[in-house]
Amino acid sequence: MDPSEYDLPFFHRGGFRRRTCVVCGHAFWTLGDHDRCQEAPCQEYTFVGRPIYGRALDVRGMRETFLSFFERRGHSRIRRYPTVARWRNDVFFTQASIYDFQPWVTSGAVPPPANPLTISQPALRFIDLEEVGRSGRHFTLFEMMAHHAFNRPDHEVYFKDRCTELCHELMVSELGADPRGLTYKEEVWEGGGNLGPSLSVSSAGLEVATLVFMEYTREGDALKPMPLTVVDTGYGLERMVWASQGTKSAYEAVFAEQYDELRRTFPAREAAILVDHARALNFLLTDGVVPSNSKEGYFARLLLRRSLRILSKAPEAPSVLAILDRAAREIARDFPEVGMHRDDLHRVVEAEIERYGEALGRARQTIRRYEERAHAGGTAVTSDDLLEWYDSLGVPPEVAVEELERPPPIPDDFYARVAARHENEGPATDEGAPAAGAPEPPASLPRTEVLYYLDPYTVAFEAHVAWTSGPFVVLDRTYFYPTGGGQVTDRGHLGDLEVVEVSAVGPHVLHRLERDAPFAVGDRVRGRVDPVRRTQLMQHHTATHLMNGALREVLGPHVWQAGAYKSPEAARIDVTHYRPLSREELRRVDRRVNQVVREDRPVKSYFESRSEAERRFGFRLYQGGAVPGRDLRIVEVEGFDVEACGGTHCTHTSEVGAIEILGVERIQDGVVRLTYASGERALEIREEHEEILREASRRLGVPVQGLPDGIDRLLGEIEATRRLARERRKEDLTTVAARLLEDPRSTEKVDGVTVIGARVDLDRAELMELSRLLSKEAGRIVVLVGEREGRGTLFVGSTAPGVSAAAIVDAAKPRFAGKGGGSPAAATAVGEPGAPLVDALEAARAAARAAVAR
RNA sequence: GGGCACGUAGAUCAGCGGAAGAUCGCUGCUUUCGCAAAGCAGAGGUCGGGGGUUCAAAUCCCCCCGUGUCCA
Repeated sequence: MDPSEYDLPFFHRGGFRRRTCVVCGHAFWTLGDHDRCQEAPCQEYTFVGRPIYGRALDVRGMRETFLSFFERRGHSRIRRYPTVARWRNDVFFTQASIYDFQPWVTSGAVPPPANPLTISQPALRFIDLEEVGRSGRHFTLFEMMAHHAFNRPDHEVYFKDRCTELCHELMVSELGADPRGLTYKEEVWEGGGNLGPSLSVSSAGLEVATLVFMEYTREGDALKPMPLTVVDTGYGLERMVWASQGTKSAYEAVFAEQYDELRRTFPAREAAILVDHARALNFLLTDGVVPSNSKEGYFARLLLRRSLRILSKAPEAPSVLAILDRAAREIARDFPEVGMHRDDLHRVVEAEIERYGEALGRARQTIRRYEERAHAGGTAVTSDDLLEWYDSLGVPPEVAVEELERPPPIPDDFYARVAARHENEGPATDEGAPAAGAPEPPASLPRTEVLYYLDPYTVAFEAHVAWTSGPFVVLDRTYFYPTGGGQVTDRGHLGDLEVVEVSAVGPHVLHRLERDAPFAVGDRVRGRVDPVRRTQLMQHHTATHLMNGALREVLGPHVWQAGAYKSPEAARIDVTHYRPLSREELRRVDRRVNQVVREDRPVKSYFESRSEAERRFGFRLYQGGAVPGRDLRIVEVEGFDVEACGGTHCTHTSEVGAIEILGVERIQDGVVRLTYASGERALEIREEHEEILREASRRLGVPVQGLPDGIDRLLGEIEATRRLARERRKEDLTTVAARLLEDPRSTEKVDGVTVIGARVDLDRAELMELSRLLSKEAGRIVVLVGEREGRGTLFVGSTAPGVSAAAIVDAAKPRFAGKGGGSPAAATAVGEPGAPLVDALEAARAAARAAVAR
């Protein structure tokens, strides 16, 4: 990055000097006379016992100081976004404040909620998990305080110079830091194809903030200026609190009494992990993460199980629920949504505790058995076994060792070796890239005016062509709803041509026609949306909100939408829940949802300012993930469900007609999917089901009401018939066996051994059964041949001591080009088609006689 | 989303190329006033589903489905 990027007028005005760190070689700006950049590891912490700031602040105090400082300087305060980044498919969690505005705001597709704005955003970084409690400054969840500005060519808010000035003013004037102690180190930030200069702000060895200026797009080696530049700052709330108090580690300063209490029972590291995890879990669970074995849920499980493991070491320690409660009370002072559903959260956690107990119980048993077998086999349990058990059974090595009589040592690098096992795995794919093939209209093109929000029932309209490319058309205004929010595309006609797909590309609505568009820019065209399809989509979308509301009522507030899909044929919703739905729960959901349909409640769709909507409805709004923008589109089913949603909806619940639940499945640990249909489709499906029942009843010859009993009777009959056939066959075979034993041509005695040989044309399984009947007693050799479908089978069974059936088969099989083998007790061979079966029989009998005689 | 493990009798599991097993539970009988217990006898299996290899597959290979677990 060019040094001039960092050469800010503010630095010159303030008398800063540019220096080079003697340790890391980075350039930095300072008023002091350091030769080091003041960042670890170049500089050790010097603030412990000697706070950086003029006054000691706790978390609340520091947050409020920061936010109100920026409010006084023209920034709007924005409430936090959820910690689960449902609106993105490249990450699970909100890892920084700027995540709230990616990709829509940062790309310019949607205006920011306010500009400039300030926020304190809880952020999760699982990459730091191992550092928690060790480094003294890492947290799984921390609050990133920020001031952001989004600059458009026509509207410049502020950029590098003002940003740095504000930061310095905050540190020095507001917080009372020694201006000579601060350094601004030059760095380069890069991410998501964008990059720009950044300054990391440090004091006394601690990096407290980073100021990032997103300015360029990388195209190969060339840098292209972005149309929208972004001020992306990040101030570590916990670090600043720590620096203001100068305590030994950040945990004392941040977690205060709860940390001190746990310190009475646990070593520093474990106490820190417990409080850290409790805070992170409270946010995660509040935001709708249910512990599970994959995706977001796994991280909640990881935190919970780690906590449980630590707690299990100290019987006198409080329960994990008590620790979570304690942390929730603290958090709720500033984030009231946390702790609002205590009982439900307890149920979720208890379900996970129970599952962990079951998993460990099963695993313990497996381990014990494994050790027994190993000892019986003269081997011992190895350290690799411990690794294997952790990986596939989830048994922590300490637990495994407890369980073993002769435990192997736990390798020092245990978890590194676990990581090594996962090294050569396939790449973690992140699909969901924008639809290929669709061209991008020029950015200069005015935003498409969307009319479907004005009136979702209007389907015919006129508009002007704004842009075309092949089969793609952008109009100045449209009633066509593009694929989005899980609602599939509208279809219909533009002029005489069919519209096959509609998609939103940035601020434009792109219509794809069945073939190349015969329109010129400026042409007036008539549009007509397929009304049947649209109606069905609206019904399914509204039905989905009703399902969401009913599921939350019936199952509890931990239910969050984890995905949804609405097509004309059916709709489905995935929700977070920790166990399969019972039939009773399902019945209650069905009844409730249809009750709300019948109640004919108004469904109001309107735009409202974000802050007002959040104040009135809270966080529940973001069922489909965070929605960017200053104003939110609210879809409110009166008194039942409110969501921020961009879809097209009915205006009264009765328009949904009826909701027919088609299926429930567990699509993933912790996520349940319900499929249903509404409106006309519900009726169609109901008719189909009735027809199936009528047809089944006709074929079975019983009335519909009698179907279950009829099927039971039928199954009973099948069972009885099967048993009868089995018995009959056994009887037949017993008769055959008796006849063979009496027949001197087939049965002979040789040295006290009975040798039975015969040709009976049965298949292999039957030959085996017959042989078994003939050789119930010891001292018998049975040689049977049979032919089925042209191929001969030889079966030999032996209960004569020292006589191997396999050897007899081996001796006889060349006689009929047979292939086969077996055990000393039983052996078989199958010959070539047409091979002399009787020769094989005689050869086998001869071999049997010879074997006895020997 | 990926790695690994697992899916066999009602339950818990063994068997890992040659004639489907153990323990508990269940049924009946013996014993007992009755129960528990013990002894004897018995019922109970499409070896998760579908393909393939083989003379032969619960067993080996492939693909699904389900469960658990670890990792992102």
